[in-house]
Amino acid sequence: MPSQRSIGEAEKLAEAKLGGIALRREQMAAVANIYRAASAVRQHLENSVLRGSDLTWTAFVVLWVVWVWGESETRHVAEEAGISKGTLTGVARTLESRGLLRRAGHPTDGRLVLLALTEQGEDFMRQVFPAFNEEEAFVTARLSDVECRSLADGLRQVVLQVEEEGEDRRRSLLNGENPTPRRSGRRARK
Amino acid sequence: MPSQRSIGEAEKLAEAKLGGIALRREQMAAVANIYRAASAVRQHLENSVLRGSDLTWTAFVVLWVVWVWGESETRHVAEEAGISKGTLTGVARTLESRGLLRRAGHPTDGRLVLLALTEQGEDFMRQVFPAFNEEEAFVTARLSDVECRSLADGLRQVVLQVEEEGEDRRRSLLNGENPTPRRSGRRARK
DNA sequence: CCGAGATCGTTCGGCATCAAATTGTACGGG
DNA sequence: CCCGTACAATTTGATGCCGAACGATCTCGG
Repeated sequence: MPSQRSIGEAEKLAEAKLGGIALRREQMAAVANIYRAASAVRQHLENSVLRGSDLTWTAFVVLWVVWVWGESETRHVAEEAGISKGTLTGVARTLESRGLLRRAGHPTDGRLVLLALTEQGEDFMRQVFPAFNEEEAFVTARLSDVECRSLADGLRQVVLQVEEEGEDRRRSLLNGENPTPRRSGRRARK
Repeated sequence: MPSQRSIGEAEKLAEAKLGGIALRREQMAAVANIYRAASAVRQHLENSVLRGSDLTWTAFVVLWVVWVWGESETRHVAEEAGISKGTLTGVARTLESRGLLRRAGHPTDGRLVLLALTEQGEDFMRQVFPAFNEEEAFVTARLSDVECRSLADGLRQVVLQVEEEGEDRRRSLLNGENPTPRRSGRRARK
């Protein structure tokens, strides 16, 4: 499916829709392609290396984080994996039920929970990670090492921008008004 | 949170974990950052421009696709939005319930369903899209126009690689064996 | 000690998500 | 016409996903 043509056309159509109002084309194309690429990569990996063990991308990332960082507190894992702590609770439960992850209370601080791989989890990662990395190489096969590095650099700038200035930006956009609560999400009990 | 340091450190830790086994560093960093950037951008947009109208990223993308392409068949919308048609059914239902989207049967082919914006949906997009584009510019603010373009080009290569060669690749990875069915998903009735 | 705040992980509600199964429609050949 | 095949969208089941509410625990000042 020639999605690239689509993006180009869609841009023009959008510009027409807006009747000549200024449009940040490059920025729009960059964002659109970031998301498109992320979906494509995730889908490819879930349907290749991860399929056999029936793990989702997120579950694998969590496993990966705990693997490389060693036993860690959940909030650090969530932060590093890029998911909310609420989500991590569920993912960790799934992983625990498959015998790959172990959870333990912190020895001195009763609020904390520590996550670590089980022996089976370690074996799993030793076996699967090389295959995963192989597919990372596959999806980027059209780029040279230098191009990969430059791509990563560009993306890092985006991540940094949002991480360092996103919160201020969002505050100033609302200016003053308190943020609308989400339609979904837990309600007060009373 | 200095996530960049994390990525760099994690790479080294992973290499140590694998005991000197060849690791495609650049490729790994590129993929990791694609996903990280995509999450950051999505999160920022959902919590800024989309928050007021309580729309998810996906819902907005669907709206956007229908807006720029005009009344369209669902499978094209799903393809363009990068979601499965099953997901689209649900998202379209949500959007319909908010009065932004309208669904209609195809005049001559009874299998098809056409999606179009309602008048309210048109108004919404005219009003919200400029703000959305403004935030796309915000998240990419650390990149010049040229860098944005080059970033988009690199990402396009990734998308193309997966779209054009992903299926073959996945087939050859399984070589012969039929793909493990997902744990989730519908079961045969009998 | 003790109570106010801060901080943790978990629970909860409402959507999103995928792939396979299913239902409904179209269309060509016999 | 009828049947089989092809293709559309929807349903289904299990999980992911977020953010707000929650209950448990820590910390520090008095």
